[in-house]
Amino acid sequence: MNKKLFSFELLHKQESARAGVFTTPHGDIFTPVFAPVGTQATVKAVTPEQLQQTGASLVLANTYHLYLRPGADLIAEHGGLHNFMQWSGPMLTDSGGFQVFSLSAIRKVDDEGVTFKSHIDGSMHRLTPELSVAVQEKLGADIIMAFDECAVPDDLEYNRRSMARTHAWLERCVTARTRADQALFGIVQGGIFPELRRESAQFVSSLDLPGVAIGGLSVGETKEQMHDILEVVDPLLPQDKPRYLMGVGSPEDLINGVMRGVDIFDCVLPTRLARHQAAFTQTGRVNLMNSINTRSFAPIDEGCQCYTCRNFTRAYLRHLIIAKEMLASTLISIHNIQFLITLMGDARQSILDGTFDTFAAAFLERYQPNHKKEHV
RNA sequence: GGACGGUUACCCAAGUGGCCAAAGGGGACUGACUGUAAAUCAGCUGGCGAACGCCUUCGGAGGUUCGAAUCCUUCACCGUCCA
Repeated sequence: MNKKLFSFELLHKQESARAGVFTTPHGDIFTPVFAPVGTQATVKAVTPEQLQQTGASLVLANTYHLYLRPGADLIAEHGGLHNFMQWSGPMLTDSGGFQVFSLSAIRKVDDEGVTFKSHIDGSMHRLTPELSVAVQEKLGADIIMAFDECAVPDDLEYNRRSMARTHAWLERCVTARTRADQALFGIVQGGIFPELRRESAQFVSSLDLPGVAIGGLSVGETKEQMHDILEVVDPLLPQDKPRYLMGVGSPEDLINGVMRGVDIFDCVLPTRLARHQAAFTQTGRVNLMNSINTRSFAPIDEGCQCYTCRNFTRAYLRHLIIAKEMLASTLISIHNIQFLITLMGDARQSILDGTFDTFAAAFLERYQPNHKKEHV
């Protein structure tokens, strides 16, 4: 590990909440941070320029999808992922581990690796820790993830075996890697079981990697279980390394995560919800296609500084939705991404100011996850 | 003037005696979405009701029948053809 290329500085802590800066070859990541997901080398519906304007720093892409199409060699020939998709900021590639979980109907896991049936053309493929690392080295993101198994969270025996396998795979990933300009993050697993999570957190921490991820959450367990696991893991993870909670999430989950020591989040939620006509506001989520917005000449969220809210009304967005115009997806994606990025930026500032507890309490108080009330 | 064919819910469109408050589309409306097989999926769409159910509907009016969107008569309108 080249310490000059990657470094994490913890600037301030308020109880478990942390404000820091993670330095990568493609720029600094100010934490806590939300990272938009661009699985197929694109954050759906937005251009890199638009993405940059939301304040995004770190962006994700997925090894499994890009390995299948267009192939890692092509992207390597193209000068790597940054050049390919024209994102000049920090990037992270997921290892394909999540697909081991989400494509459960068409895969088989063993200790060596995973055999997949491609969702694109039905062809068979085998992914191993070594291949995942090799592919991620060709893709060339700043942060690469260990190849793990994200198990169904509530089966103790399965999680015990799966966790052991994930640990073994992590050691193989460490051995397999060859590039010094990429930071490999290990992943803590263990389902909803505190004793497994403790063991996993200690094992992953012991390898002295540049960052640690917490996987296997927000996959069906309750919010309380997720919070409990974060609290179990928090004191066991190194203070001087960034912690990345994979696949999370909603605005309230982000705040609850920061409160429990998480620095980095990623999630498809803002962009998926946007394509499905839902938007975040300070008081909860709204479905913009609802008829109540027909004559709403207000922005999605009063006070939001995003491009969409500065320029367009709910009435216009609803019109685009009803008319099935693709600009709706773009504009709402811009808003939702900027909402989460701003939320994390505000949380960061409050940690630096020492006011995170009141900031978090106020947000959780006003933000209703499944709100039913009207918004004008 | 005559001969056929047609008129079904917001729209299109099945349905030719009871299993029809009425298939299927579309549209409208509502909900879900957390390391993206997702510009997707689900529900709902005569009224009242939580539900059993009750009430009102298949161009209008009248009739046959235990029972009619469905059969008969007539009127209106639309289409095609013949004068």
